[in-house]
Amino acid sequence: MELIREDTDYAMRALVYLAIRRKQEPVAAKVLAKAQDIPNDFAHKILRKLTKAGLTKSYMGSQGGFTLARSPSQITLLQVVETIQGPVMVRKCCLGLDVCPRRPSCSVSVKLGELQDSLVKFLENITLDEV
Amino acid sequence: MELIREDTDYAMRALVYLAIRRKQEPVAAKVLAKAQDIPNDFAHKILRKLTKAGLTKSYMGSQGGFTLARSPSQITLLQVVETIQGPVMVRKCCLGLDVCPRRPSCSVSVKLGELQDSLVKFLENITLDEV
DNA sequence: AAGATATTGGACTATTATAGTCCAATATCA
DNA sequence: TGATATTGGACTATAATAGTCCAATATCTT
Repeated sequence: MELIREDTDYAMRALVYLAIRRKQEPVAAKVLAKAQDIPNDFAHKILRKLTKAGLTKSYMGSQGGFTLARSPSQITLLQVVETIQGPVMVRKCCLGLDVCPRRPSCSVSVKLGELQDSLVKFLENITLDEV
Repeated sequence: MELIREDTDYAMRALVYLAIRRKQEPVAAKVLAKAQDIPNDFAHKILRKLTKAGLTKSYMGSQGGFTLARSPSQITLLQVVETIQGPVMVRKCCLGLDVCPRRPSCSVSVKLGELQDSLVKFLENITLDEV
């Protein structure tokens, strides 16, 4: 059971890569994929998600590619994780989804809720420039 | 992406149940399953795992069943989680598994390692009697 | 001793999630 | 106009999850 999926890991490394070689010129997905050892087609898919979510900007056509949409200090790990793999949750009930009949008296969910909060806060407080 | 799986959730509730109605007499899996809304056969499987790991004790035969192997204050959430779903990991590389070529210079894994530690500590510090 | 009740062990299955791949369309630069 | 990129979505293989099922074994009760 892994909290961070493979594609999320790819996304993080891709963003770090863009952050480090922060030029004016966009970096093509192909270049990025090769540099970071990400399966080429998969990199495209991930970058599309990041762009759609507003974390990166894309430029079509020859000499096109991707850049960060904002400064690394404005991008948190939580944003990356949620963009790629959806909301982080310790357990469904922590998000109020799938409301089980035991709620809200279930003492297990109370403790897990605390864990959920600290997890989210941790991810919120790490920005790309710290990584 | 859920950190806590369905069966782990069942296990936690089963243990809480055993902790609360802490009698001398063992509780049959069937009774426990019904009380906690756990699929009957699945409950058996989970209780077997817990027994094998030494968290519960089992008694075969008529009037048999399960009891906690030690006091609720001696059972942590981490133990339960690891018994059922294996080691908690933020990411494979956090456990040193699947050592990737980027190690140990990968800055992403450093941050995730911190998260890993705090996650484990959190689960270690919650015992059954607190739940 | 017999029967009922329980756990034990393992094989089996259906559904979903993960981790990609592939292809056609569109946009832009030179 | 051609080369190079992104866009969008359909498609697939593998693995994980969430159970189910059945036969064997142990123990209590009558």
